[in-house]
Amino acid sequence: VPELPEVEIHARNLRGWLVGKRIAEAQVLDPMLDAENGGAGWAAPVSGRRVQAVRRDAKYLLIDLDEADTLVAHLRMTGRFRSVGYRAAPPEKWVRMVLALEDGTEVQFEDRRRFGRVWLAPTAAVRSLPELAELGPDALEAPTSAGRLTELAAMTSRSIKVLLMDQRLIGGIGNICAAEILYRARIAPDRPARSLTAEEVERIAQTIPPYLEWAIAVQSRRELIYLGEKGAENVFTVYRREGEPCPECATPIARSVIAGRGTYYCPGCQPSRGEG
DNA sequence: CTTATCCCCTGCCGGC
DNA sequence: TGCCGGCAGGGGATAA
Repeated sequence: VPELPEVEIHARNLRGWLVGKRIAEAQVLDPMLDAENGGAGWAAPVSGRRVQAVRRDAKYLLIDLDEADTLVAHLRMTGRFRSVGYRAAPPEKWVRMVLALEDGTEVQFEDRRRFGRVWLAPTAAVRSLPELAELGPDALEAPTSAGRLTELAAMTSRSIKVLLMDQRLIGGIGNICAAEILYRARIAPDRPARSLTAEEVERIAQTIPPYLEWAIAVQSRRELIYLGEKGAENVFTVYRREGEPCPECATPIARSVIAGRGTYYCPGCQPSRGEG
């Protein structure tokens, strides 16, 4: 689920669970959690620390600890943080990391596909880490203006959808957000970014923050569940709705592949060429 | 430098 | 029921 809205929800939840609390013990159950640094030797050093703040930058979660260190986390495709009451039983199958708090609760990181990452870095150096150094402005905290979006579009031959998902240009928009934003702005995802008119770029820029706020509000109502999981409900308008009628014009929602990613859109509302 | 493709890993779902 | 291909809300490495 990890796109800006879901990561923002995680940040808010984690604040309630962690800020001001002391981590009695950190356990890394899967070395792949920090594969790039050789398997997470940070469990012991983190134990005993107190959590001071939780921040979000694009799709990254930053858990600030005392002694000037920060746990940096990325959920990738299937990562998820959960708060559970104290259990003597061993953690469930997909739990990769546990923060046992001194109040007896646990914050667990679970991740079916094991792409997610959590590692420790000095707080002052977080923004200059290779993973974060080139991140573009956060799509929610520092919205992209129509003017800047026009400049970005002029610099590339790629499609508007690929541009929106480029984390070096705009931080936080992923495959679902891109599809939903372009549907609401009535722009075909395969349109070359450079071909958009000023009015079309304006429409996209003005759609992004409200869409993100809407997605945060809608998905905050219940525990975060990935599409495809038991109990999941598709709250999106076009994403994974191939063949269903567009709520605006009843044209069946179509699916294509752009840059290797499934792309959903309404051929009626989002004509591929010309104005529409 | 830009852009496209492949790959990491595991699970689920539909078709045969 | 079992096997198999396709698909999956990420991004990094590599190739062209």
